[in-house]
Amino acid sequence: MSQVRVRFAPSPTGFFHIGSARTALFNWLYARHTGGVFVLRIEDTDAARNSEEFLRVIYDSLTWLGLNWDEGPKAGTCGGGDFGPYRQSERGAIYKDYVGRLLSAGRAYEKDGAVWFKLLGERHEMFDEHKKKTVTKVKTAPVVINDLIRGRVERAEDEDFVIVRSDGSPVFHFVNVVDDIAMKITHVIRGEDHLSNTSKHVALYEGFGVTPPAFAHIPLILKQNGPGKMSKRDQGALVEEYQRRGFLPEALLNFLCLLGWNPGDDREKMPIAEIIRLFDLPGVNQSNARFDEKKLAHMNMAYLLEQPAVRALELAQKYFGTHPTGGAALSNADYFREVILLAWPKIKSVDELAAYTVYFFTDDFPIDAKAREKVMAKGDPSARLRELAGALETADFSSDLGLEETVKVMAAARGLGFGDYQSVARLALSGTNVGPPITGMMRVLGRDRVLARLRRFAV
RNA sequence: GCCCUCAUCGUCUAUCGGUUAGGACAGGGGAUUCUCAAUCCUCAAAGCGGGGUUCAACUCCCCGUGGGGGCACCA
Repeated sequence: MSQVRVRFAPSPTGFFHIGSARTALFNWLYARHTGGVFVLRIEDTDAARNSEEFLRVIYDSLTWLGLNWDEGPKAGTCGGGDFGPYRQSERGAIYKDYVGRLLSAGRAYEKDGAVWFKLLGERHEMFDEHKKKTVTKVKTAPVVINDLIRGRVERAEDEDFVIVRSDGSPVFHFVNVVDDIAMKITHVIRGEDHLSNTSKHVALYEGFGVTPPAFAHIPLILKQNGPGKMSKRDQGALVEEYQRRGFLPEALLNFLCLLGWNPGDDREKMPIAEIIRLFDLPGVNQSNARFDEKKLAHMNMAYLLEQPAVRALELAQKYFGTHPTGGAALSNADYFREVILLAWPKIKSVDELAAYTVYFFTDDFPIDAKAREKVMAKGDPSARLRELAGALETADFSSDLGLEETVKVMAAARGLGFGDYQSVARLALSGTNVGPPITGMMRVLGRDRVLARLRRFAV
């Protein structure tokens, strides 16, 4: 069999959303699994709704996710190919040519200034109650689609349809099929929302005398709350949002491929190479999947936890680079490094970093009211802070264990334990009752800052 | 309204006629820990309903019901 050619064909009419990303992913996986070609085609025929900004977002998101395209518009190291141009707005001449073929073969005709595709079969007029108008029904032989995921699907078209509008612009169904023919696409992998349209597409292939490609309709992603499929307006629907929040693309990819596909066993977290090896169309589920941000968050954390220090630092720098408090945070590279290494194992996503580490970068950090109330209520917190400050004056701040020893010895001498100092110290040093280990926090903050904050709080 | 499609824990899913119906996320409990996480152990949690087929059905078929999608001179 000849080489697999698949395509991802987004239209830049809005931000790039999670459902599109998964369609792209499944196409990409199939191409990589089979050693085929992944084509990116931009469906920008609707000039009024398209924008260059949204086009940029598509390139950026695909690149960020690592879904590199072999053929398509050039962006970065991706793109090129012998079947261009890959933007539909630049393929007008090709469409004109294909319309001509249909016209001269008697499979299309003009009416009201538009060009219509002509179905084959017995025709009669009738009033359509739903459309509230008289239409010409055509009794056609049903189209049979042997879908790689859903099996045999049968459906009959029963009305001629427009392929070129009266303003001369070709419609989606037409250009989609023409491009798939011209670009020699072998497998059409797309969302189930196109399943009903497929009979129209197959009729078009038949009109051109071309054998249709294999179809594979993947289930849709449903919004996590409420009815219906996920749309661009839904919470967590935009890929660029995850990019901005510092999610790991490999985590998002791993999560996404599990929405509708699985390796056939219990494994969930898998390197992309393994997913490529195992992925195949018959393994894709038939039922829609609901989006679950909690599971995504968990996946992201699992990936975060295993990042080597250099990558953690790189990601943190990138995040703080665009954050308002980034300047203060990044001003001292060594200190920044220590802070990040301390906080990294505790966060679920990179965008928690700023709030989680404020007190490292300013003395003017917020004090959590509830934590304060709780900590200050018992014992004699001010006395504890003064005792702690006294002990730390001569302590060794270079090691967590050394600091722990110092506090324990001092506490024991008073018949107390580490715990009696821990929470009040944490509040004084960070303003909260949660955070990294207190000894590590003290080591990184350093003696001067620690003593100042303990005494400031000990009033 | 018509057409297409889907159906296992709250959610994502395994099972391709014979299992104590398994795993993961979320939730409960516990262990550990200097807090919170993480980690480990543990508990609770599912075959939509009704008919068939079969020695045997979550699994195959039909009918309901429910969900999703499509029915444009949008893509």
